[in-house]
Amino acid sequence: MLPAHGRRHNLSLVLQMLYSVGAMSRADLARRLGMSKVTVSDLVAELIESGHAVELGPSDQVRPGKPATLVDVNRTGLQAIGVDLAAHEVLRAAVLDLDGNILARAERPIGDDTGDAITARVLELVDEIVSAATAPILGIGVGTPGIVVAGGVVDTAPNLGWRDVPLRDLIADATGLPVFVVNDADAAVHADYTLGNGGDDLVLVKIGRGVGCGLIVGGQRVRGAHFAAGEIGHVTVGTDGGAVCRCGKTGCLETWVSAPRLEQALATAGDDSPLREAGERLGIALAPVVAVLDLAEVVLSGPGHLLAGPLRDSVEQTLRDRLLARPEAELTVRIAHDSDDIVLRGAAVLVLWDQLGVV
Amino acid sequence: MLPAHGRRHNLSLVLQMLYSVGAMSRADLARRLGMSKVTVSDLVAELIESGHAVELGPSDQVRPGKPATLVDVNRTGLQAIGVDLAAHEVLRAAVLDLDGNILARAERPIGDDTGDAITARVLELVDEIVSAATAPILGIGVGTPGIVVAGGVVDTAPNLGWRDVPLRDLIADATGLPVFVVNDADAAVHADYTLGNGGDDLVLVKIGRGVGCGLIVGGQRVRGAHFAAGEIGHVTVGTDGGAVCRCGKTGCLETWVSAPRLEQALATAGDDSPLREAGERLGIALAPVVAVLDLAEVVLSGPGHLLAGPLRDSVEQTLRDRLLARPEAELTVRIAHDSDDIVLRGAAVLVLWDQLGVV
DNA sequence: TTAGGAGTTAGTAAACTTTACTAACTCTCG
DNA sequence: CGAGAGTTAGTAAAGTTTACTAACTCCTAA
Repeated sequence: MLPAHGRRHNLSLVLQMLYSVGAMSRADLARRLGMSKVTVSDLVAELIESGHAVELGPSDQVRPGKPATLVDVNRTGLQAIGVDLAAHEVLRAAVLDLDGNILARAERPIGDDTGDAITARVLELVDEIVSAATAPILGIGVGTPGIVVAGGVVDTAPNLGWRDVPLRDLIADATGLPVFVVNDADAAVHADYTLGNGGDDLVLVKIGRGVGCGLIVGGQRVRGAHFAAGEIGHVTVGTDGGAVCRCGKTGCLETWVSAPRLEQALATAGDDSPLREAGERLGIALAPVVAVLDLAEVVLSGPGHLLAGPLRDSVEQTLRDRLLARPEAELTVRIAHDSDDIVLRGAAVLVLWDQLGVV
Repeated sequence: MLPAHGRRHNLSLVLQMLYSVGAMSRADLARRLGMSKVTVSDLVAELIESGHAVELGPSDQVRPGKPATLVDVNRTGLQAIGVDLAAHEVLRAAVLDLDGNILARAERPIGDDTGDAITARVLELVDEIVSAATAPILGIGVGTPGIVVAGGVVDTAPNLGWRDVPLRDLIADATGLPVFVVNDADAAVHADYTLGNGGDDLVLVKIGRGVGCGLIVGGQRVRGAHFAAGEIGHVTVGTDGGAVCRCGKTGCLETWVSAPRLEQALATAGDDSPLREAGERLGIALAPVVAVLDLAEVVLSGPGHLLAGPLRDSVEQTLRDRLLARPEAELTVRIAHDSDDIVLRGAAVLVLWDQLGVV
């Protein structure tokens, strides 16, 4: 690696510190980062020049000596675009600030569209939301259903009728902005990890038309050998059979745990037993994963009325039953915050990570 | 990070390149690493001075220009110690060269020892094997059963009667050498990954008195939130009951898949159905893990007469049955090479990684 | 008025680069 | 067969970049 690589690393350390802790003086930064005041002053100067950081004026803190000048990430002067292609019935996009706050929204109905028609609709949506930005845009993050391989190509997304779509390049060519494309569950887990205070070892299960998950292991997102990490919907659960799945197999997780299937089962059952059974099946499927990875948190994302309550409780109880109890290794099962916008936020977070240097 | 960090990184890049590709000239190193010839020459000089690299004399290659001088990692001039505390009935240690070849061995029987007596026996063993080295020792790697937390402390190892044993410091104090302590399955997966040409996404299941596994995900070893990644033995498998386990639960993986249990079942059954059933149960347990992590390889390590054949075939078939078929995402189920020495080699590999800078 | 902290300037050390050179070889031709 | 041309490896010197320490000015509370 070159000295320039070290420099870039240090620039991103400054941004990470400001992003996570908040505004502080150069001297404070130097102390926290273990660098000299001169070095930090120089790094901050470069970040101010590039527009990634701003001075906020003197500190309110009263103590001896020259008043400190606070600097921060340019929270309001930079924006990111998040795009969610996995929502129910619509394509969604938003302008977000660096804190993940949504400043503007745009939508396009999916209707009966598929394939190229969807692609055209996505580009219209992106054009509209880019126009709505009120500050320089760092980049565009996209959360899509299906499998995304290297180079931002959507390998397969059956729900959108996509095969081998070079989505990153299509959007980058149309906008001239940096573009990052990931699976929607991966976007969601990034949002939880960064904005939802998730720990370094967590799995987020996202329940929509199907069921998928995003994984953070040792503070890193898991991509998988074929970019297909998180594809849990078609794993056979348990050893006592189950319904026939649309994929042709029997007893897939998705036959218990997906939004359409749960709504239908609830309507038919008249009580909440489908939720408890779904939670049990999800717990059975997740137990080896939690054990092998030694995860600390299981996060559920999706319609709150389905996930909160009996389903969540059942996941927790089933994991407790099927794993060896270790008091010092407490496992948390919780509902994600703000599931409706979690993919938008997560897509935007990926932009921040890449453009501000948290990669 | 400081310029010195970059320097250290570059020194380890040179060693990694030599280690993986083999001897080459400074000019060749410069081309492959994208550095200037002057920089590489300087880095190599430092490595030669420290004894980590050696010049091998002129290249045999005939072509115009000044003859190249080949340099390589000091493969025969440096050694590492590997220690295996997870073998059946014995504590084992070896001197290995940088290629993982075993040059000398030592053993101590466990007998009825437990707790502090075992600790004393380990220190005797280490003393003996250190004396057997014929070149400077880079360090000592130890693969132990149980859970190893930060700082090389064995948190729990019931089979050895250990609780909260500061094994790394005990051995380091006794020898004055750098010491690295990991779980035996983690050591095994490192050996497979580095010496066994394993890919970046693999799980190694190690079957001995119990059953545990080591994981490489995205080229990185998985440690877990509580340093307990890989503890798969006490996960409940399936939904149709099973034997009562020594932990008190029912249907734990270990009740099907452990060496003692398999030997006993084979003696009773008179045919190989216990192997096939064990393989099926292991496949059931691993299916969600393989799917969620998108693994490319499942490696089985342990007694060959148990693992090769019906058990392996059953693991493969069960995974095929319970996962969605994706032709482009071929999963390999294979038997590890040299299971008897895999922990010794893996422990030594950790030394190489840490001391020669592959961390 | 003093002490101590924030921030800046000047100069230096380390780690890289580029430029230019020498050393050592192969190939070609008279 | 020997001299000269051409090529590559490796090194010396000079330059650049990125960090540091030393020394200073500025500022304010006590």
